Amino acid sequence: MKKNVATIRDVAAAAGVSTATVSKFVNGAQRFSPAVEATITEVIERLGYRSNPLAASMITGRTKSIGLSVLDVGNPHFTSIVKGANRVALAHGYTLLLVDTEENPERERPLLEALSRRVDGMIVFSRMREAEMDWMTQLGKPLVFFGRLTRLEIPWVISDDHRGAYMLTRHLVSLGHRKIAYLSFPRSRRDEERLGGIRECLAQHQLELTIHEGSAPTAAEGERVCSSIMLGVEHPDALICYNDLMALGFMKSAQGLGFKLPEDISVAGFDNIQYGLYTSPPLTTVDLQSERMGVAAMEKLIATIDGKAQPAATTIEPQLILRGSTLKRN
Amino acid sequence: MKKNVATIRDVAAAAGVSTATVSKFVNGAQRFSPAVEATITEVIERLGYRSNPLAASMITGRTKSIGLSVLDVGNPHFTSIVKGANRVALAHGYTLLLVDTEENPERERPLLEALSRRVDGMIVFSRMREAEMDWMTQLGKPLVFFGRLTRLEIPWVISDDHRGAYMLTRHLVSLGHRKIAYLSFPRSRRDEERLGGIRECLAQHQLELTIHEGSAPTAAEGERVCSSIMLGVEHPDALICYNDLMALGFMKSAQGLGFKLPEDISVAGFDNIQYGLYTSPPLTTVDLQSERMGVAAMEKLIATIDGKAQPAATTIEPQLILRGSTLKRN
DNA sequence: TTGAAAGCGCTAACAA
DNA sequence: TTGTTAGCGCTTTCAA
Repeated sequence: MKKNVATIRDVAAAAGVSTATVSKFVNGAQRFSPAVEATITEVIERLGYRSNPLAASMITGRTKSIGLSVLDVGNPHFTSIVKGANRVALAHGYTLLLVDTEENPERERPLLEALSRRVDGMIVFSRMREAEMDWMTQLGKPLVFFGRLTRLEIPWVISDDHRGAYMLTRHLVSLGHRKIAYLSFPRSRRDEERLGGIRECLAQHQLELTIHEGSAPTAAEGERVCSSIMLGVEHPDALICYNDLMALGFMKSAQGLGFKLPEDISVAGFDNIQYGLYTSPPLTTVDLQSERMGVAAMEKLIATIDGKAQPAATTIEPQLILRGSTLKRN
Repeated sequence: MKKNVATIRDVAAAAGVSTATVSKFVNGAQRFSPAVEATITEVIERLGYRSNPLAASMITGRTKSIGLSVLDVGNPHFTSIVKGANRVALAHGYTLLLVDTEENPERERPLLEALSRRVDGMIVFSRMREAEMDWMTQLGKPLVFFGRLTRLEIPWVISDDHRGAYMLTRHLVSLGHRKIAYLSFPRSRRDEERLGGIRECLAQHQLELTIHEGSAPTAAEGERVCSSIMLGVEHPDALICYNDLMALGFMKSAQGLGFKLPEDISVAGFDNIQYGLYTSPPLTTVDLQSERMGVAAMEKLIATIDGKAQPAATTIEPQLILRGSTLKRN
C-alpha cells in the first residue's frame, strides 16, 4: 500500500487540458465539449484519480464533516443521538467526527477547540455550565447545543424534561403512589428540569419528595444506591430514576435484596432505552426521543451551515411509556 | 461567530520573524533565542493564533485522524469497540472519524473510499467477503480489519469465536442438555466460526444440532423467531444465539409465550453486552471482549502508522460468563 | 538560530 | 467552453 496518487495536474497533463478544466469537471461546475468530457473521464478512470479533499477544503473552507461531542457513547441515549445525527449527516454528504468526552469536563474544551478547525460545524453535549461556555462562540464555527441556553447565542435542541417528568409523576400519583422518591444525578443540567416537573406535580397533590443523590448516570450506580434507598426505616413506594440505566441497576439490586417488583416498589426512568424492554418487569419510562434529538440537531446545524435561517430553539416532546415496572396501589 | 482567524503570516509579521520560524516554534522543532521565543509566544497569545491543521496536513500528509467503520453503533458490541478504539486514539492525539454503514454493504465502499483521503488509517468492520475486498488495499492507507483474512495483506484482529462457541457448548452439554439449537446469523462471517465450535463439541458427544436462521443480529429478530423455535413439535432444551441481542429478544418472547426460563429452555448468547445482566434470568454469554478488540485494533493501527512492525494477526481470547439463563438438567 | 523560497493539490476569479 | 494565474496556510529544504 503506497503512494503514487495521481494529482489533478497528472490528469490535466494526460488529458491535454488545464487543471482548471479538470477541477470544474470533477466538481460538475459546468458543461463541457463531448471530446473533453470523454478524455477527462477516461484519464481519471485510467489514473484512478480522486480529488484530495484536504486541498479542496483549504480553498473552499468547507470540510464536509461535522463534529459531534457526546458524554459517553456507551450510554444508549447518546448512542441513539449519534445514530440519528449520523443518518442525517450521511444524507447530506457529511462525515461525523466523533468525540467522546467520557463525562470528563476538562477534556471538552481542548478537544472541541482542536475539532473546530477540522469541521464545518459542531454539535455539543456538555456538562459545562453556560457561564463557562463563552469560548465556544469564539470557535468561529456554527454550533448546535443540546440543552437550554439563556445567554449564549447558540441554537439548541432539548427534550421537554420538565413536562416528561410531570407526566410520569402524575401517572404515578394516579396509580395511588404516595411515597415517591427520586434518584437524582445533579451533575446533569437536565436533572433539575426533571426534578422541577416532579415537584410541580407533587406540590399539586400535597405530596412530599425524597431525593437520593446519584453520582453517575449508570446502571452500576443504580445498583449501588439501592440498599440505602430500600433498607431504610421506610422505603418509597415508587422511585423515579434520573435515567433508565440507573433504573435497571436499581431494579436488579432490589430484586437481589428480595423485593418484589413492582409490588413492593414501582420504578421508572428516562430515555426509553431499548433494554428497558427486556427486564422483568419491563421498565416504565419517559421516551425523550433520543434519535430524533440527534436528527433535529444535525438538521438544524446543516441548515445553519447552508445559511438558512433557523429558529434558535427546538423542543422535542417526550412520550410516557407505560410498562410493568409501575403498578397501581390500593 | 466570524472569521478574522490569524494565520502564521500574521504572527510572523507581528513578531518580526519569518513564517518558517513561527512554524518551527509552533511545532517545537528546535530551540530559539529567548527573545524570539518570548515574542512569538506573546504574539500567538495576543492574536489567538492556532495552526490550521488542514494546511499542515496537506504538506505532512498526516491528518491525525483515524477512520473507524462499524456495522451499527447501536449494537453494544460495536459501541464497546468504538469506546476502546476511541480511548487509544485520544491517548495518541488522534481523532475518530466514525462511519456507521448500518449493515448496508453497498454503502461501505464509497464511504470508505471517501474516508481514506481524510485519515491516516482505517479500522474496518465489514460484511463483505474477502474476495470482494481487494479495493481496500488500493486505498493507500494503513488498515486494520476485524475478522480473519487469508489472502489480503491487511492486519486483523479477531476474537476466537470458535473456541468461545466450543466452551459454551461444552458447558451446556455438561449441564445435561441434549437437544441443542443454534439461532444463527449467516450474513456474519463470524457465524460460521461459532457454528464450527458448536459442531465440534457436539460431534464429540454424538449430539445433533438444530439450526434456526436469523436475518438480523437484533433483539427484534430474536423475538420474531421465538415462536417458531418454541412451538414446534419438540422444542430444544438449550438455545445458543448468535449474539446477546437476539438472546434478549428470544427470552422476552419465550416468557411471553408462557415458558419458564431457564427451566424450560436454557439460553445463551455472545458478546457479553451489559444488558444481559439485567434480564431475568440474567444471560449466560461468551464475552468476546469487545472493548479490548477496539483497543487492540487501534493500537495495531497506530503502530503501523508509526512504522513499527506488527504481527499481522491478533486473537483475543473469549471468556465464558455463566449466569442464570442456563440451568442443569436432570 | 533564523530566513528565503518553493511548493502541497486544489479552486476561483478573470481572460480568452 | 477552456485556460491563466494567483493563491489557501502551512512545512521544509537550503542557505545565511
